[in-house]
Amino acid sequence: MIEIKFPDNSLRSFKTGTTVLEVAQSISEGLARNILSAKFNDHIVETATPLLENGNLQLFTWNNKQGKTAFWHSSAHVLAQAILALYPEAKLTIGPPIEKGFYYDVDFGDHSISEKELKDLEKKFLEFARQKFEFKMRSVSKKDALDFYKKDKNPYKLELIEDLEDGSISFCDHADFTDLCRGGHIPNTGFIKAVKLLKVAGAYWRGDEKNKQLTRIYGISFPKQKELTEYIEFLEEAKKRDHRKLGKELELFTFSQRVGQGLPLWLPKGAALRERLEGFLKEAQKKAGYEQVISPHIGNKDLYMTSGHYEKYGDDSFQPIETPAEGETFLLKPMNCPHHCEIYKTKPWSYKELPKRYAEFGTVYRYEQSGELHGLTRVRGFTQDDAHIFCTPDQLDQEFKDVIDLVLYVFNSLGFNNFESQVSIRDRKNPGKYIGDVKNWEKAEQSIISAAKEKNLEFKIEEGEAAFYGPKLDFMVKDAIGRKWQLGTIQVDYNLPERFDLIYKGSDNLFHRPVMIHRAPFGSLERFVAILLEHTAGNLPIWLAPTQVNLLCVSEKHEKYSKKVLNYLENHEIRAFLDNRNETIGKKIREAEKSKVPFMLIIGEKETKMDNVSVRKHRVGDIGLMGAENFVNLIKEEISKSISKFGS
RNA sequence: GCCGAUGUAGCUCAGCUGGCUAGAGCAGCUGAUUUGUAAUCAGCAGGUCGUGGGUUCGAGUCCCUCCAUCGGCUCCA
Repeated sequence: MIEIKFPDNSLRSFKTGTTVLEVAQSISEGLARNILSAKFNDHIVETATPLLENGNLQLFTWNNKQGKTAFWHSSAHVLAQAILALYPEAKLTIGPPIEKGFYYDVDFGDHSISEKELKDLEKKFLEFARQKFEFKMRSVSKKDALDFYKKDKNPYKLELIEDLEDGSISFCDHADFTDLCRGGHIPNTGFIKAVKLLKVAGAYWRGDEKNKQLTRIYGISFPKQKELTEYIEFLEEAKKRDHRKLGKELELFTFSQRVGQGLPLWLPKGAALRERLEGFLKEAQKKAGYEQVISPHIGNKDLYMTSGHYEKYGDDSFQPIETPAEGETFLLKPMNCPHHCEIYKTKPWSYKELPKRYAEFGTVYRYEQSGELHGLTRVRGFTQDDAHIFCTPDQLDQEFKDVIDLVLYVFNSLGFNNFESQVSIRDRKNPGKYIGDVKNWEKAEQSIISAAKEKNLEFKIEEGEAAFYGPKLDFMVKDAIGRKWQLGTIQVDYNLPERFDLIYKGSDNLFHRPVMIHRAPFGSLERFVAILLEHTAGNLPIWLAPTQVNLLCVSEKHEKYSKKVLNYLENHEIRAFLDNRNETIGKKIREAEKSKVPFMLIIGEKETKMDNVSVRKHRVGDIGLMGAENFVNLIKEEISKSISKFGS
């Protein structure tokens, strides 16, 4: 007999060799029908795995993350089976489950798969799935494993097996299909009732662009057809929230081929939105002791030689700007920090004057690879809400924590509650990627981790994600379809103060090196606006809305009174617009709703006579008749509710 | 940059296997209408079919080049 402990801490005995599925059956038939995978003593096991010792057992269904992982992992096997059935010459490589679905990377040789062929693969997939093939794991020796794939002439699997330890290698069989596999499957293929192969993409073998490019087929599968339908609907809905679509519809920004790829043009409404965001942050920064500075868009090459940016970015950036003077070279600035270092250097500083906090909405230019460009989230010219804090080593912890507060204030004010934070540290195995000495890196990494802990952030640590000059704390937010984007960032830097020979006079009357913090709560205005649009589906908080009130007059006769109301609103600093076109009231309402204006005032015969306005709220409808004064109070309250003040 | 897809009027899209002067709705302009909570009616105008080249009697449609856009290229049996 063995003792099995369940997550609720209950303990039950079973006969040695009882399978996971039998354990589930002993709990309930329903559970047994739905169980997909399990974890036994911290190892993922199959439902058919016999339990041979005492231990902790967790059962997973579709409702658990682990259940989905097993489901999609198994789906990747079926996809591979379907691929080989239709393309016997294809060489399989890897096929893992991902956050939403799974993929398989395949070498199709000279054949290139088009998206049309995915339909045939889907058909084959379902044909196999319906046959309820069981997934069976078996251990193989390294030699047998190698022989199997030598016969198969698959260099990729051979490479994978070469890196594995003999004794730890296993295969998974279902039907007549075999794959190198670590395990973690659903009981049989019959659980997969619906599949959609979403797209084909190129992906390099082992993620290295020096390697051969493989064809990656992405898919997602579900235990019920209905869930697939819902997923496809979700994707359709998400398309409506796409900031590129909303930007066009709401006339916020555009792109022009003639201006160039990745170079956004801000339209009047978009520019006004940006200004409002800038004003909001400037106000908070002023309270937090920042000073605004302004620096030019280009800088002498020497500046970037000193900072180290030239060395790092030289080839991958916009190419140098030559002048008529012999040997004089400028660069478009890829970052604001070197300029701010020079601002710091204009005069000698005493420790009593630190920290200095220089802020600038600084526009920078980076030559991103053309395939990387994406709406406003990845562009070649963008404006950072940048600031650099120069402080003494003693002040670093407090300054860093204050910056975290500022970033959290920005995120909370704009409703980004589902952000992830990430501490990015250097890749210890690849020191050549970074500038500066190891001791300083150690110090900086420790400061960040302790500050994040003290601020109770739930963060994860990512090795190798640091900036080349220092480690950082990043705040990531997802877009409408779940892609993660880095917004806010805070970085500790001991290197630039060194390179620029920045100093201050300490209380000991000796010169010391300040520490620098780079920080940008928005990250960039472009990306921030993009994510804000996707989060709000274009229904911006009222303090940011380009137009807050549309006045809609029913006919020409009411224009005079409407203008009086408009004037009244404008005197109260409300952004109002009068729609006095010769159109029906129905049409004016429809258009105001479509352009997502928070409030509409309908002004006709009744209102003119009674000196009132009829208020209609966006997405809500008619909320009644009131005097203009009452309306101003109402909207002012809504506006002040929609924004919070820093430090209060 | 690489893989795959897409590119027709300001916007959203139709145009079958190549065949008469390339269509529609919305937006625009003109006129009528003076309107009550998500589209009033009529008329007009608007396109070198992304670019350059090729195949063909004939190309929006087929082939190649370039440009731009979209989805991937991080998730490692």
